[in-house]
Amino acid sequence: MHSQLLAAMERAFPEAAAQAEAAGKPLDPQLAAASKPEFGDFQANGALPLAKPLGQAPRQIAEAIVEQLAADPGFEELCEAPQIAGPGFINLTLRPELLAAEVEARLGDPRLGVPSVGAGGDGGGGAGGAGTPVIVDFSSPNIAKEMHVGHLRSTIIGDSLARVLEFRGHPVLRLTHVGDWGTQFGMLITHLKQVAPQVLETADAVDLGDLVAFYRQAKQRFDEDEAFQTTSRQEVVKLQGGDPISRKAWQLLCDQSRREFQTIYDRLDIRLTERGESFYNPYLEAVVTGLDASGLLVEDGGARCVFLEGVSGKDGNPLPVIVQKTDGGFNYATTDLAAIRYRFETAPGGDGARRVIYVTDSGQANHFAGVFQVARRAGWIPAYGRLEHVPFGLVQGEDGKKLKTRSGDTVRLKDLLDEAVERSKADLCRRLQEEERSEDGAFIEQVATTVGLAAVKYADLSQNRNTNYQFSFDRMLALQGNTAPYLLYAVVRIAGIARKGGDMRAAAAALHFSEPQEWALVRELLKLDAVIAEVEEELLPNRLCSYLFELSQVFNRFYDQVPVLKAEEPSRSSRLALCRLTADTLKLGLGLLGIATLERM
RNA sequence: GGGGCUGUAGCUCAGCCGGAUAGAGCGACGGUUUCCUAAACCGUAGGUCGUGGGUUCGAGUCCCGCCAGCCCCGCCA
Repeated sequence: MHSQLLAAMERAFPEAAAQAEAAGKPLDPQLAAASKPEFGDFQANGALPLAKPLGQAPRQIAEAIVEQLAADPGFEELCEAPQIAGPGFINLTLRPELLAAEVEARLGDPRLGVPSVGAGGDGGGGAGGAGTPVIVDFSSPNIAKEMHVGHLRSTIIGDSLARVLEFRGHPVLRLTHVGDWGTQFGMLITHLKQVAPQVLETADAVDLGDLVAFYRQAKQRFDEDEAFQTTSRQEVVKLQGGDPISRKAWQLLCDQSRREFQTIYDRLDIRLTERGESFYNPYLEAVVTGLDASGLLVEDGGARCVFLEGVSGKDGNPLPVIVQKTDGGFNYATTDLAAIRYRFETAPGGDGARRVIYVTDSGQANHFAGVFQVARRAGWIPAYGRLEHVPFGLVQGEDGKKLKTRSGDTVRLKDLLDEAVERSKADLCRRLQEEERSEDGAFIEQVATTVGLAAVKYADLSQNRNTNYQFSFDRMLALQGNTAPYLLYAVVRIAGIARKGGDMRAAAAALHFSEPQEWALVRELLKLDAVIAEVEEELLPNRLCSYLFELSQVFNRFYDQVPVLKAEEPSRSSRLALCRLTADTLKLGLGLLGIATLERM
């Protein structure tokens, strides 16, 4: 359609086209999805910018373009007669039979019209037919600590992005870059050696909660006691040097934490490959020598660093990224650089990624900007490589401050999920009582768990991740509005129709739509592929959420105003087909958000 | 001091490379159920898009200044 419009513009105004071409700014029909349903399916705004150079009224220009379009039989097959509106917009409406045919095609397509790059798509990042190998780095809790609310957003957003990219056919490596290596281990091991040596020798000698307490004590001692600090630093050196006793202690701590993390991931249905900071230990030295070789390395006050371009500190001097501390130790910037290098490096010495995505809070934006710059200048990012920090805002309580428990502690992720499920269960039970329904315990558990976890995930994902996120159980579990329960209910309604005798699987004969509610649903259903493509590019899951919400709204309107089972043929089977495609679309979309659906609730 | 993000309706937020009268949900107010689950649907009210300039045929969107909030800023991650 774009090319047909362009051709029409060129035929209408050959001189302007030639002139624009010569100026390096070829004509653009500015084709876009219609901003409102009453404007049709698409709008072309390209006539407006021509008004001034041509010295004609924009509506007149639009008319000339439309006239040329009418001369194009291919265009006539696609669209109804274009309408000129407002100052000179050209509104385009697709022929209804085309829409119906497209719905029909999607009914038989497990991908619902979303192309897979593996199957001859455009390759996403220009990698050709096989998709772009992507690494999504997310979640990344710290060993010997519990997962807390601070890990919520990275985990949920990262998982959803990975799912979308996987669905598009890209090979995705989901990595959790766990904190398993830094100074904190020196602290913890030193402290444990003194107060609870059995933890370092026997697996699961204490539970993780105790370990967290020990960690706090260790941290406190580290901050107050200089001798302890020194011992801790030595302990890190030992560990990094491969001392067997330290290694064993470290191993035990990691195993224990790992199992604890896994229970959360299982609950949230999240798959991850663990590759902690320690993995990059063998590559740290090479980062420093590599930077030295490329002439970027500068020694400053005993530390070895790279000074950033375009970023200056308090005194106006360039800010450094430190890669080797005065004591010879490496820090997180070194590890991140080693990771970037390894991830873009082709196999077998690396992951061979073409796109690397970091899902961390926006507080790390400066850090990543610095590290990315160094990697780029060191030549570690190939020309085709995309390196992206996907930042997100803080989780705040309803008071607008950082989310804390009543006693002021960090909220554990486990407790947060428990509470969501618990509240969802209480709400369900109250409703069952009100409606005098009776359901068995398994049903109640299943619904409460699904709704509770869905609510937590959806509330997070439905917000533009850049802003801080105000966490509220009441809002996320609300049954109306842009919430998980509202979407899940739409799926349940369709399942209800199926139970009451709607044969969704029946091969629909020629589809026949008559009501505006049907057409609205058709048009909404056909937007899926564009939405997915957008999320793949912009890495904004909230776009998918808004789409699913709007689809649910349009469906509920249809459901409310148009009978399905009681309709006459051929409407009945056409409407059943719409129901089926709606359910499939919602399930697919929610699946990409990591949210399971229900048949009844 | 420097940098980043944010500022849109009473509240929580959308606003997709600038495009038509700025949207949604909640809350408020009013209505709808002999009919596929009313966990729904329909309607009303509510906004100088922080502020002042600039670019443009056209700015919530781009550029500059200012104000406010949050976050980050050399050997923690």
